[in-house]
Amino acid sequence: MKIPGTFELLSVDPDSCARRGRLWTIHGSVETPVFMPVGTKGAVKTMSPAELKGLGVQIVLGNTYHLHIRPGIDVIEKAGGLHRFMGWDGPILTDSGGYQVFSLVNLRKIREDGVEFNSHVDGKRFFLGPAEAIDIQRKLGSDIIMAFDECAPYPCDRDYACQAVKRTLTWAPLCAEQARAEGQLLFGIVQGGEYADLRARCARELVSIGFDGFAIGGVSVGEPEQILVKGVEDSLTELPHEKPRYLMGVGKISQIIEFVARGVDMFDCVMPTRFARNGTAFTRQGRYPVKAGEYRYDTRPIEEGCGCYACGNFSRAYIRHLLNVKEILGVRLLTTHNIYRYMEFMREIRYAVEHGVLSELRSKYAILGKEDILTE
RNA sequence: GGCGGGUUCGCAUAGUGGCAAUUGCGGCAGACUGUAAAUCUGCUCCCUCUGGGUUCCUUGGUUCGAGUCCAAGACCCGCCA
Repeated sequence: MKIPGTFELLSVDPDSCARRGRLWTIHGSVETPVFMPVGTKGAVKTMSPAELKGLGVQIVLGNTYHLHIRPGIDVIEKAGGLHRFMGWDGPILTDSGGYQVFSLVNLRKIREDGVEFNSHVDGKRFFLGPAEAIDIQRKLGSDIIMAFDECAPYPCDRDYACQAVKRTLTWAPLCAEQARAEGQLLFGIVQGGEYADLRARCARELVSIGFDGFAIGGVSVGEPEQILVKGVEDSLTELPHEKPRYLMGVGKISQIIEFVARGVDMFDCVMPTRFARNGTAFTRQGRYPVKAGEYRYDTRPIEEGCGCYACGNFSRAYIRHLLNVKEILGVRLLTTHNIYRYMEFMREIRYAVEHGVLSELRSKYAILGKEDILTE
């Protein structure tokens, strides 16, 4: 067991900026590059912690905004923290609520010192600023705490992006000053929209403040993929090699491998879980809607050759049926498969980086912009 | 045999004489990127589809105009014999 915050760089890919690493937290280490399934309200939807472990999940996300609204931090605190509350003993990363500044546009009002929200549940007004966001995450007992940032929308003019960066940078040191529990890591978040100099300036200032890791935020908010890539690249340039880099909210498998090659260590995204609930399966051959009529009589598994529980025991026809009649098992099985697919993919990536063969793996996957199709 | 009720685009339904015609389900397609999402959007009579053609059990009638009114018939469902 190493000191929380320790980031071991185990190996570097010879043909790219990809790194194979290990990040230590209070609840153990995380092998990177890693994909973190999203468990906004204290659960990765439809999955139990035991099932997540079985799928190879190392670390999950929680959300400050959502957990603050329900059940309320006092409940989780009295339950002994988020880990005990949700029965997950592995690392947890919590988002600060900065994404809700973006997603709940008409339910919030940005101030210079933070954001006033109207709860999407009952409209109740409450304030989230750097101090509040960090304090909530401290009480949650999160292993990796995210700084409170302003995730700006796309499109976003330069002037506005500049202000969002300014606020994010005003809040960042306040987040860093706010008390945390022993061993809790704090990550800063780079904003700046599509503007290279803003990205760079934001990253530089965050680095000078000093954080345990650096996240790239404000991407995958509806922008074209080239802009997403450029925003990430412009941010990465300024980030230190010895600290973990976390690309927030990304994404598609084809995107993940490209960003690993550019030096990103951590990812999270709702895609595998949400798409499963909406009836879409991810496979090596690409994604497809299991709900589609053409699978009515298909006795093959979701993905041939897949080692997950769903593929080992059930057919497309059956899972499609479960989805169509809204049997809970349907979305559970598809979620199982999609998370397994992502975990398997990350294992492949880690192996490739470790053995210096990422470029081979990279060429096997579709180039950016394609739909997660493995060409072989 | 008598009395009453009913028959609308796969199913179920709405429908004051101006209607290609309501809604739900089902079906089909699409969207989904730090989760207001097991959600949302679109299509669902036919065609040579910014237009045209045929529709509301059947036949006939009234009317400028009928899914809607009238008559007869068919079938279905009740209740009474």
